[in-house]
Amino acid sequence: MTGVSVRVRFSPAPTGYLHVGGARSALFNWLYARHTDGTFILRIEDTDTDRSADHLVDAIYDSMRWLGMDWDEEIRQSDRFDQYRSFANDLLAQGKAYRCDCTRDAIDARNQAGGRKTDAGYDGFCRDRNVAEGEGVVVRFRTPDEGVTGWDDVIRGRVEFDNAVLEDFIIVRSNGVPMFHVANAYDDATMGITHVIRGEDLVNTTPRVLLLRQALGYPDPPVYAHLPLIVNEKRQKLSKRRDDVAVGDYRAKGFLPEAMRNYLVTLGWGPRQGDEIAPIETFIEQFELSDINNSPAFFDIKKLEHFNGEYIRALTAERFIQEASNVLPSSVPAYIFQLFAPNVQERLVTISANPIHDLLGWITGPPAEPDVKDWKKVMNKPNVPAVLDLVAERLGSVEWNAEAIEACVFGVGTELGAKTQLPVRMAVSGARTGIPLFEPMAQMNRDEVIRRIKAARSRLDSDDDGPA
RNA sequence: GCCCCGUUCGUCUAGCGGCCUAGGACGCUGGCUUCUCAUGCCAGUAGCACGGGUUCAAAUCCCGUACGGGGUGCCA
Repeated sequence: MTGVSVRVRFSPAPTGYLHVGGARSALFNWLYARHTDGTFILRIEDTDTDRSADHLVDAIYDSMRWLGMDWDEEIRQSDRFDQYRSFANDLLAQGKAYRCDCTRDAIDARNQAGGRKTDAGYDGFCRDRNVAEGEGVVVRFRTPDEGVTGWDDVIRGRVEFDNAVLEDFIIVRSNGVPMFHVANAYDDATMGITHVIRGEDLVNTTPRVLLLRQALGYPDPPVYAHLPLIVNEKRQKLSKRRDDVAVGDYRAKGFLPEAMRNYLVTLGWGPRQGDEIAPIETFIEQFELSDINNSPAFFDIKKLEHFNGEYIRALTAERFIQEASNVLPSSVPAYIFQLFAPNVQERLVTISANPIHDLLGWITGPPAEPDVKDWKKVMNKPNVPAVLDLVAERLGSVEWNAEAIEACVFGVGTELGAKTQLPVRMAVSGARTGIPLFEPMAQMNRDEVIRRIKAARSRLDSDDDGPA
């Protein structure tokens, strides 16, 4: 920050779709880069060749773009295996690393025999054995036996590990592919990364990277900022298996990217003053790493929905129609949707087919099958049969427009001293709630409206318990 | 087990030693507006995990306890 331009990176492993935790990490890196006029780099960490897949890289691109996060540079670690290998060979040549042919079973057995826990980690058995290259042989980094490795975390303060508890970890797999630590240390150093902003689940790997970096000859580490985790209702780290967290899923469910992005910003960080729903430019301006808090945040879908509703209502009419048109249910003709779009826009939590169908499907399609409780609540009133009878009759001769229909329905109400809008709504739409009634009614065929009212009326006669 | 981290309303957060009888937001409850619902507006609800210090003064600093989480792979 002092003169040197900020360079940050988001480094996803393409072993699954981008999930909200990753998206939040990406977002904080992006915000910081934009805040400082720095460089935001996308680094695909695909050193695990068995689990990485190209289509998953594409999915990450998609989700990043959808959320409006543009990157300035990109590298893919699988393109740099040679560099990592030569780095590892240097360490080997300098005696800072060594080959090891121990199997997991052999290590466990020695730990057990030595009175240590079986999961105590590697015991350094091969340090001086001069193991030759061969089948099943890995390269391990020789960690110091004494001293501490630590750093000043922007979010967490001083974090230190005793080197004695750090085992000699593997830096090159037996198949010759370097481990992510190596790539991580090498890339951060050679790419001139100034700030590492990532999830707290990575703190334990930091001392390894720091040690590797020193061995590489890059003594000045970047600034680390370990983000609090995003957790589920059980306060556990969000998991791709257990929790529904893929960014693409939220997109498919009808969440707006602006809403998602805005909500993600509030997880672990908040504007010191001002509204928590604000244009991203506001957040870019205010964002500081030191303001990120350090306790886990629950991913609250209810609050996300609220944000989404706010963003939907803030959409221009044109954009709302455009977004919704992509998901219109077959029960809703485009002209009906266009006519009532403002009424729909105000009522949606997500832009998706089902709620739109519920709001508009009955106008050109059949009415909904009423909810029993709602039906009783509205229809089991003394005056309802009379109301329905009279409205059905009067509607036969009224001028067919919204104003006249409204006057007719309320006129009957005044005459009979009863509420008329709700029973008519129930009869015509099949629901107790919905958009204003009379405009849609005017769009319908007069005979159909009357037929529905009469049907409801006879339903009242045939059973006292309402709809089956 | 070992290592690391965390703990402000149910939830997300503000708070950086006095402005805190702890502020905002979501949720929930009630009211107003209204052709129902929704929107909008108003009001209410509820929190500094616990125990010791330090200080004239602590939600804020230190120590401990409890509880929670993360890591502990030839995954990242």
